[in-house]
Amino acid sequence: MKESTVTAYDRFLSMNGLRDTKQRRLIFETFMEQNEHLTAEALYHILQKDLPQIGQATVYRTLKLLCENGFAHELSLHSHGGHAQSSYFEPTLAREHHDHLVCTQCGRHLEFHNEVLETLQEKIAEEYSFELTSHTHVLYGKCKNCHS
Amino acid sequence: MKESTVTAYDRFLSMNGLRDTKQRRLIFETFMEQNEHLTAEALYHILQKDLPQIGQATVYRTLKLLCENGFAHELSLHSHGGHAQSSYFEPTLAREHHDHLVCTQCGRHLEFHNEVLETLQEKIAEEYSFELTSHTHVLYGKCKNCHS
DNA sequence: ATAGATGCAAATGGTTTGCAGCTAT
DNA sequence: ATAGCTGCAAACCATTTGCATCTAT
Repeated sequence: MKESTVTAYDRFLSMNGLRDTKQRRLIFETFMEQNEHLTAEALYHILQKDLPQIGQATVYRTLKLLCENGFAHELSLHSHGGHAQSSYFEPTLAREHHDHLVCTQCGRHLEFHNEVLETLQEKIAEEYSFELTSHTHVLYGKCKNCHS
Repeated sequence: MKESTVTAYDRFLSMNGLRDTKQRRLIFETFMEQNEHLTAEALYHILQKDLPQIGQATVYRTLKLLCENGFAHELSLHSHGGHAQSSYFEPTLAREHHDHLVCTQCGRHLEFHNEVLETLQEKIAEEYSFELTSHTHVLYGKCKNCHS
């Protein structure tokens, strides 16, 4: 049974002694109900529908706080060799852990999860005496539709 | 037996009908003899010792060409949650394929390689009908020295 | 001769920051 | 009352690009 969003928000605030503001609450709630990872800018546009005067800086600041407190993950899914692109963010609560497949042609994103792989990573970290906190694993290639 | 650097350079040129210039040659040779991944700026500083008037743009342009032709890999090793950081580049020839462990505290980078993991990735890609071309796999955590 | 390469400086674009005013406590 | 937040605009910084000049072919 997942923790209710209200409780999670309270926990988020109290973890850092943050104040409860309408911007912060709206960002938290809106972000947490996303099923797909999204960019800070995409989130900003969604938020504007509810609170037109909200600022991008507030969105970035809040996302950063969410990441630092384990409520969000930041992803770099840009195909290397391309130009700078924005990070994606995804809520960690209410979502199983997963990694990504990215099509370098059409940009499509798929998620995958593999337990063997997860275990293997832990073994590798252990081998190097690393205390593993997170990982980035992205497979690049051409998706079904793009390789003729 | 590895291909000699001269031959590789010629191949690099002819693959794209590029001209042989002293900047291009110097960048290619200097980059190819690096054992560690490095940033475009770090490479630029090394190059300046041999060719003080070389421009950053030329370094970036050449690295991009190297990436597009499989002579270099671009890596994003920045610990998420931090600010924008530069990409790292590493030569692909004369180096075995490997992935990275990054210490989020001291920034130390270690390399690892695991065959089971490589095979597993191919299986996953196949499962999703992806034609795999590359991957990014970075494990973040605290290294031996940093976790008390 | 001429298409391509270079270096410079300016532009880009995602993200961060300084600051003056606003608001939760 | 006051420390924390917000929105704005300016600053940042890695990377890219336009352009006039130079150079390999």
